[in-house]
Amino acid sequence: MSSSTEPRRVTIHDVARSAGVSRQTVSRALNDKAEIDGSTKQRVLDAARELGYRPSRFARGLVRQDTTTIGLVVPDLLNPFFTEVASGALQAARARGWHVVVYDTADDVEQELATLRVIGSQVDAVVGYFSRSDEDLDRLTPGIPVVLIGREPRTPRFSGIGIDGEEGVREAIAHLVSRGHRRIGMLDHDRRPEASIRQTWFLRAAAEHGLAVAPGWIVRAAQTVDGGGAALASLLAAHPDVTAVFAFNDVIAIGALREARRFGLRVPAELAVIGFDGLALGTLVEPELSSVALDTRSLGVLAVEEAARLVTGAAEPGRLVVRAALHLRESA
Amino acid sequence: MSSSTEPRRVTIHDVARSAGVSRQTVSRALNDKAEIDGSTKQRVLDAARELGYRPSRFARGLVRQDTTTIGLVVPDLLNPFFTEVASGALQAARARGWHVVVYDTADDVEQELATLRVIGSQVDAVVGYFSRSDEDLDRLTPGIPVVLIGREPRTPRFSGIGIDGEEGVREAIAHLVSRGHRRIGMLDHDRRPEASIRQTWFLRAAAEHGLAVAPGWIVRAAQTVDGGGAALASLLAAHPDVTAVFAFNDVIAIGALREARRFGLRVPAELAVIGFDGLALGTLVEPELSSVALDTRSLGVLAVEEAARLVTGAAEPGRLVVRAALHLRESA
DNA sequence: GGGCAATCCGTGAACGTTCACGGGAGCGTT
DNA sequence: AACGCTCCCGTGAACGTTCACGGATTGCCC
Repeated sequence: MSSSTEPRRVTIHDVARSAGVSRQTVSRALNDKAEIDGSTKQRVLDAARELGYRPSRFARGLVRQDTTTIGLVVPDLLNPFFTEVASGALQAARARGWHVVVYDTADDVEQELATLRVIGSQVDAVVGYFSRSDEDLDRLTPGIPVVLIGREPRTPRFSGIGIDGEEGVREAIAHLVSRGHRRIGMLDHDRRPEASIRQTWFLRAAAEHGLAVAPGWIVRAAQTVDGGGAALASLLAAHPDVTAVFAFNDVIAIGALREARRFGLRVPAELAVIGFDGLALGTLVEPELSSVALDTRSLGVLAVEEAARLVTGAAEPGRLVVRAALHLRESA
Repeated sequence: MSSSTEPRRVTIHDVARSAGVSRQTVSRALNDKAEIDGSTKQRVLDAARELGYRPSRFARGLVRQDTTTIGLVVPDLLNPFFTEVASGALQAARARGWHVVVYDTADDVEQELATLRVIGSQVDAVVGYFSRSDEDLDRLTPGIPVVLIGREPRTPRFSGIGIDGEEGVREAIAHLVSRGHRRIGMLDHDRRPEASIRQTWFLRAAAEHGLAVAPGWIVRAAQTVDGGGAALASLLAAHPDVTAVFAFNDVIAIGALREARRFGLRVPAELAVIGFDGLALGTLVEPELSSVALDTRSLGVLAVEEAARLVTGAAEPGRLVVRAALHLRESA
């Protein structure tokens, strides 16, 4: 009676012994290679199945270095924006035969840290959204290509896929002004202490039209539908004379839409709403959401392609940009 | 001048030589282990950074067999249902320290096939949605644990996370009947030739109330918002006297909602709509969607936990069930 | 029957890392 | 002075697979 120790993995050697052949022959049978007789091949296959043999992806990967895997880090997969980006990334990866490991950090700094710690030894490149500083990122991902999405990398160490929405925001404000709006508020995000670049664009566009934007007209919102609703509520409570709002993104804007409805405000008649991102979700709500839209999926596609460029070492860390443009629907 | 051949990977040996120590010392420095002097550690770390050294995950994985990775296969990540399932799966995997590589097969048989072909040599277990028969699956995933979500495995070879919505559908029909509806249609899916189990539940519940369901009242819909809209349109065109519809899922139901609005039908006054799944998305539309709801995220969680059971070899292939119950909102 | 392909199969080495073990240097104690 | 302990560090082996090469067998032709 053998000691009941750890059940030791069944290896290619076991299969070889069981089938009465050598390792190499087993390898040939399993990988559909030539130089093997049909009957022995079948015998090997049977033996493998019999023993429940599964090749070790590590040993295989060690000797033939073909499979590449990238890590995709998102703060919240339930947020449809990140879903669309992820979808694009998956598509681009599939086109290259790459594998994508997805990490949802649940918008939590600790989990992001834990992910970064472990990701370095698991993937060939990292793509996604991070809240930590470039310095921290550099320290946590030693030597690994990193592509930041939607954020300006300040270090040449990283690549980035940028979003140029300045012109789109300008269009949005111009449209609101043309409809007679003079008091336009904004629902910015509340992730980081400083104002978003989109707020800068907003203020700049407003200034171009000679619009004053009172500080109280800009409120912070959590990046959820509920967060957007709450933000609009607090904005309207303090400044009921605001007639239009521009939101940091569509999720927040949709929350505002819902809150306006509960408030009894008619959109766009009594309150105009414009979002950012151009999510597919925006066409499902009532009224359909106007938005400074960008091709979210291509954001993911470009990120993966940039990662490919870095992994093959072909090019300098680059920087690509996705442009956003106003898509007018019903909400403004 | 050296020949410009393949730039050969920089290995732990190179770092060792460069720092004037042995492999083992390098390993100690990189993995924060004891038995190493502070100054040499720093010297090694510097050398590693200097050379751009990155440890091979394959070599590392080969010797210490700790990291486990599972594959998650979904037909369409943009479909919010699968997003919610994926989110749950990611959360459960994180809790175990597992990695999840996600494959979006784009609802395409060929891509699903390609995925299955390659997935076997990449992961320790597979979880998700598949359209192929159990026999095909068995052949394509030799020896690997597989957990089917939302589908009955017919073979003990697989585990499955099932959905029990019979009681929930019964509640839904009972509610519609109590509101006076007698002509209730259904928008089923069109993925597979045979009728869905949800349709069976629907017909059974209708029969219990003595309701006749004309064959023409059941139409197939693609699993998209547009598909749901188109299906409702064709249903109403042929049978304008239908006063309520039950949809295979929320995505289809939301399409129906939008189509009804475009049709000028008031919901629920002139047409009642009930979906299935209970997606968060249902609370964003107007009117909010009533649905036979289930905990979609726990669907993913349970699938991963079941996979864990199989990987550790602790238990028989099991079968867990998630119950669905009617969540009444505004659309019915 | 010798030569020569063609076909099939096995043996060492390599991939890059960690584990188990052993050993030397330095310092204090008896 | 011998011993023992602590602190560092290095050497062989192992993980499980594929690659490059060489060898054995068979069949065919002249």
